[in-house]
Amino acid sequence: MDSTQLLKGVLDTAVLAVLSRGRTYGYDLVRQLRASGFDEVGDASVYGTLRRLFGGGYLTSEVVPSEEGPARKYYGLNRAGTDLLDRSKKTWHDFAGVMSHLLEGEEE
Amino acid sequence: MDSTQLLKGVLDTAVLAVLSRGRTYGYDLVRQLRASGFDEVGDASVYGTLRRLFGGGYLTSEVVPSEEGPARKYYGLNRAGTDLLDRSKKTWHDFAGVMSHLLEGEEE
DNA sequence: CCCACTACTCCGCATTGCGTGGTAGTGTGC
DNA sequence: GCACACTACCACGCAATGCGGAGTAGTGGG
Repeated sequence: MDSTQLLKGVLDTAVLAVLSRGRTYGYDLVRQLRASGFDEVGDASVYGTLRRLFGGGYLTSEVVPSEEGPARKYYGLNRAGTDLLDRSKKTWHDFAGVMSHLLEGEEE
Repeated sequence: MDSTQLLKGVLDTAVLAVLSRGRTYGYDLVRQLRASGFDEVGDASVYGTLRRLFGGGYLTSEVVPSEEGPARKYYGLNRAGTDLLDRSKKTWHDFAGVMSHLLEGEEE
């Protein structure tokens, strides 16, 4: 099954949600997302999303050298990011409500 | 709020769901979708989706002349369409589950 | 005759996730 | 010391798909 298109517009929200649990860097974020059920997210998609969100002013960013590999770019939510997450949650909720109503409304 | 991207990959399912309530034509489908909560679906998107689904062999199609305007192209689900709807429902359900878990999991 | 409403179609654009491949840094095994 | 693996990030081009705008028709009203 191809849930690729479902991710569109939702990956942002998912990334924000993971970041609301605490700052992390891209590579780890990918792992967390995959562990959460988004089994097949491409890493490039996540990095792209992070760059877009950061560019939009929703994230803080800090490069931290690591002793077990290349430097990590830690991202965190700022006020705008938290607000965006709240709004996205609401949008998602409404949208999901419409969908489930449509999908199950005619069967009971 | 821009739920445009959320629609991606879901409009197919929504169209199939509406069609499972009975055959209709594009123009009416747009009205039903808008009434269901997809307030701002573009008509071109719906027509495009119908063409894609029909091209994929999921729909039946029949042109019926109308006395109050141009001819209507009625679409209905065939076996493949019903199957696709079932699968799409499942995919959506799983996906929605992952999302709600992610969005609300850290708060309780 | 112009306009409004119904009904469908085509074209080009924007967004965004993905695949591929590339650059680095560290550590392991031979 | 070289190949390889793992971590970590990025760039490029592609594909899917929703949208806006414009176009074609048919019917009927002022």
